[in-house]
Amino acid sequence: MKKTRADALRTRRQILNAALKVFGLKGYAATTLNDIARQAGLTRGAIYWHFENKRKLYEALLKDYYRTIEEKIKTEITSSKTPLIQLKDGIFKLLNFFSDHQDYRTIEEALLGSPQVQQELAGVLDKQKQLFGQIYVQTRALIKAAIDNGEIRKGVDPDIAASAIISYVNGIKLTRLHNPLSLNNMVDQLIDLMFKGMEKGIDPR
Amino acid sequence: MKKTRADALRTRRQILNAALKVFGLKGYAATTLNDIARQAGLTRGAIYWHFENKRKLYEALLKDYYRTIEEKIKTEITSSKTPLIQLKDGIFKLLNFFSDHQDYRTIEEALLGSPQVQQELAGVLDKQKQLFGQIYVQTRALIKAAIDNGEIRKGVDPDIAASAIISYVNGIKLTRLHNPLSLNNMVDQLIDLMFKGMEKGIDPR
DNA sequence: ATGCAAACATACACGAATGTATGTTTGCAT
DNA sequence: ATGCAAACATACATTCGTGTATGTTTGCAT
Repeated sequence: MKKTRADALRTRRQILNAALKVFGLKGYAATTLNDIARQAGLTRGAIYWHFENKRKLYEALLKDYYRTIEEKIKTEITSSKTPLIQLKDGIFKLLNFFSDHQDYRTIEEALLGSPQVQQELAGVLDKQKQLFGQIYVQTRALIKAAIDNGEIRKGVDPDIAASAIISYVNGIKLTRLHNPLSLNNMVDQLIDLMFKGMEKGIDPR
Repeated sequence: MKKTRADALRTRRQILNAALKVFGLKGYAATTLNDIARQAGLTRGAIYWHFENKRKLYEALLKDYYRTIEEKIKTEITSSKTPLIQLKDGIFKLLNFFSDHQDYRTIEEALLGSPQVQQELAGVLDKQKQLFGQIYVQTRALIKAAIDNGEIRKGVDPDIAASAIISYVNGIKLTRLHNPLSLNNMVDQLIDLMFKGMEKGIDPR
């Protein structure tokens, strides 16, 4: 039952996809390697050949996730529009990414949700904090640029605004995790509403 | 080793408190009844006498939580201030409640985080949706009242604003769950920033 | 052709957690 | 006083998941 190298990589993918699906349904702690194996149409033997254990398998999933997200963010940011447009676009792309790729729900839940799970996965925590910090820095930089650019009024504190935006986006993600359809056509209006508190050219009366 | 009725109720409390603490540290799936028993200075026998099993114990915790929150909300809302003040006050009280009562972190995580865990606890899901719906309705009503009152400008859609506020508050909760100290002195400014997008009397320029 | 190792499947050993059965103490009604 | 049941602790059986050891097939280098 030896397969070619390409075949092996394909079954590795199968395992990762199956893990993504099952983790999404039952959560990290509740899913057994047997669940994943059955979902993948394999046995636990295959899993243990490709990964050390359940934790390493999960970490591999996270690695994938981080790479994808980081690429997303970088390509979105390097656009040539104005800072405020860049920021808004980035948020939209990010939010749409999660509604499109339902499979990544699992990971998002794990990252948004319980910090306890990540205690077990301490190794990945650094990477996560690093990514979060990176997002924070980029967001604040864009806000500063937008202030200098005159798109956001001078009185806005970049730190507070960045924290607000990140919390807000995570809150929206969370709402959609619990009820994927709830905010479907609202997202752009939700973002606009938040930015109305910061933008310059708008007279709220 | 029979105790008086009052004593029994006290040990029941001990168990609930211990469960709250341990669930908060390790998460629902990862905590064993032995952990809880040890934390309470008892044995699993005591737990099984007071509760059917782990799930029912957790549900009892949720019941407690819901009662507490519902009371909080009701007493905060029936204040006599203006609608917008009521809304802001309610949000502050809610956010402060969670930073004060660290023990309820667990429950909050379970409710905010992974929907998967609640599949196992299907019975409580209804109660949760009901509570969430209730919060949504009350929020929207207060926004409408604030519009009629002239505190929020006419152009704001109450549905969108309510969704925005709830997502925002949940996002802030989430951020503080992951890093309890991060937004410590910002919260009021965060809320203000959001409301600046809605309020009437403010000239953003 | 053939021998080795990759790529799994199967089998087994072990611990951990659950649920239940049973034992033990003691408050309280009679 | 005494018998019953509340309020637990202790002991045991059973299940379940993990990790590992072993078996099996087969692509590929020689």
